[in-house]
Amino acid sequence: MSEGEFTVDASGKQRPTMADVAEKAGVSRALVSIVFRNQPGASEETRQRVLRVADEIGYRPDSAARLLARGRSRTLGVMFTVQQTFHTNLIEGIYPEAERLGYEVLLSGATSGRSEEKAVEALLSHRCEAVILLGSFAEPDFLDELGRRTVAVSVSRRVPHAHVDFVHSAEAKGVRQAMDHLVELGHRTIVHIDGGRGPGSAERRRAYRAAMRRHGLEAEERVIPGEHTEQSGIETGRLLLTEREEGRPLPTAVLAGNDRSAMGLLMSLTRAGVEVPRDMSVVGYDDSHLSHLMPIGLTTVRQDAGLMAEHAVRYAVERLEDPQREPREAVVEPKLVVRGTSGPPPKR
Amino acid sequence: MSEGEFTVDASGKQRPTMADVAEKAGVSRALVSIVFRNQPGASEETRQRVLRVADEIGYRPDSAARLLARGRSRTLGVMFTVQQTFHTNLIEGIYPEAERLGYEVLLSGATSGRSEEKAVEALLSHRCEAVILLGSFAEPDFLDELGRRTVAVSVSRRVPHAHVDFVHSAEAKGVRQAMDHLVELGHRTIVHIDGGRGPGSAERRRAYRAAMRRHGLEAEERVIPGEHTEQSGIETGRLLLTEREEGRPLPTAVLAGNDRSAMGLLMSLTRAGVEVPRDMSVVGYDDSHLSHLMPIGLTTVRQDAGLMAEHAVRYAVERLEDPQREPREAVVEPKLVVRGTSGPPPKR
DNA sequence: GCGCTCTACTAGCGCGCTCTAGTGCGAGTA
DNA sequence: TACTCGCACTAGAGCGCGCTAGTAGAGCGC
Repeated sequence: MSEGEFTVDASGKQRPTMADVAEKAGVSRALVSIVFRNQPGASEETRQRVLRVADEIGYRPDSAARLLARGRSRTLGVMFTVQQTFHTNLIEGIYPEAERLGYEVLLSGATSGRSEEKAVEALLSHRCEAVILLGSFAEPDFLDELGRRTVAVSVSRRVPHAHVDFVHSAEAKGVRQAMDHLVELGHRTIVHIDGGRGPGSAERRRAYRAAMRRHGLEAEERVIPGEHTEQSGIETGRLLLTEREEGRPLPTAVLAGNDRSAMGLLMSLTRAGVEVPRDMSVVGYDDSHLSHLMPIGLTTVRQDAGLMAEHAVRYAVERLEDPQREPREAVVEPKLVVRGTSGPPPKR
Repeated sequence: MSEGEFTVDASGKQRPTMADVAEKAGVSRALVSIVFRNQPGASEETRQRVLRVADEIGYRPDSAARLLARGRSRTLGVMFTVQQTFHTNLIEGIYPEAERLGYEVLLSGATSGRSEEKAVEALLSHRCEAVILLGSFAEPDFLDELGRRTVAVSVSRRVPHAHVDFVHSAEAKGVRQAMDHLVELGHRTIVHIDGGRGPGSAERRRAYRAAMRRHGLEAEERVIPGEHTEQSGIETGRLLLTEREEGRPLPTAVLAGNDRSAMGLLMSLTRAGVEVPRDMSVVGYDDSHLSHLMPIGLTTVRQDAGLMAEHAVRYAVERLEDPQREPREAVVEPKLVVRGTSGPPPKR
């Protein structure tokens, strides 16, 4: 490859174009285009030759030019929060489903210094046809406006009346399963650490209260305010231990707002000599990779990230391909995963 | 906004173009372009009017068309492994630095079903001018070829002789600090759980051996093969406990391959009644958010993700802007963070 | 009056691709 | 022979923008 044979880009590297391939293969530019779009209209022989030549000179279709010409980008934008492990599970599911439906995926991360709005802006200027928001914290108005401007799907966060598809898991069912499990084991004093204004935590809190009442345990109902962080679990642990010293017995079971909170709780209890599940049962929520951190495994409620991702992509694509369609809501069934941190309550 | 006023995209939504703005503002398309590129050549009055009109009709520059016309995309591609918490720390640092230098960032994740090669391919076809690979596992040949085709920076993974910039932390120094800390506390039987073929683990292993020898402890040298996962730490814990039952005393300190491994170890030890740091000290590596999971905090070696990200972006940009420039290597100083899991060895 | 410069703006080509509307040609049919 | 038909292929417009080369007009000195 001699200097100047192909277009030279900013870095001084060569970037061959379709015209280069066409010339070298002795065909027209249009034919190369046909081959690369896998469309009928080229003989098998020519097809092979074009592909071979393209590979030789390192040709790679330019998606910017492609989408400009095509009018459609066939690209889904995904806004996620860097740091959230559950989002990465979702992303893992989004890629294959998008590919299956013939769409590309563009990721844009929100960080402490880069707001959700900015991340979404970047996606839109890259001509994403639809935007998938993972666990958005944005204002309802922002979501609604975005949803009217383009096709948008919100995962985990539900905002009534916003013109957006929703995909979330049936928080209430997950909590109910966990609570039934604990009650069946014989627990009565079951405490809930909630998740503040985190996605889904209001629903979980409500479901906890409902379950306690359904089992006739309204007298034992207790919600400890928290967050979806390890720190929150640690603090709750300290609180419960302090109370024990003051004479109030430990609850026999705790339903944490999520796995991170459960892990924090476990750490502080274990260190104080409280053995789980002998002295106390702990149930998490999410089935994140933290669940495997305990040698005995964390009993938790699994949200099927793969399925949620699939729904999100499908909803986006279906709305793109039928603009008349109204936004929908998908509720994915969560599933209790019983591992080692739950067992019968201690005998008194 | 009546139907058909602007171009209509696949979803049936309107997508105004520069021409729409120009017409409505009563100026030429070129002038709108000038305004949006923030270039001299427009009066303040016109500038304001153009911006107002653009905002009104919801105009948003199309980055595909822009980069096609500009010839340069001013975009950095970042390949990362979904699930790796350290990568998300790096991404947080990449965004602001890229913005400061006037570059956009495109993320592409490698997952179990989406290889690094595929992720990089996607970046290149989006015309990224440079590619930043976070903790790549790719073959040296792949890296080298990529580096010759475009500007590439490898973070955390060092491949000698590949035509690529490297940014990594001084593993040896980090390990040495941790080892000196332990030896100063009085430890002699210090075991290392290594990280298999994970990024940096070969260097850490070597540095551990060197430190043991430097302190005259070659007789106590012991490397337990592992991985950079919680599971690996848990298994090591089991191994050590089994050995204790067989009469071999526990080592007084363990240097884990990374934080995840350290956390797994801590969990299995704590559950078996081994108190940290009274009975054994544990030191991690990375200072990931896991370090806060222990109520007492994990003693660990911090890799400065922000600084590493900054270097990676700067190297990429500087090579883009001066193609003559040869790839460089940045070594970032790690720093021991002493928290609660390290202390003097038990008295015998 | 002339040429000159400076500011504010415009005309129009081209980036690399897709896609519609063709052309040329050999085989099949009347 | 004249015609259609289908296949393999091509010409060329246009996607939304950036950018170079240009123009028109105001202001200035001489």
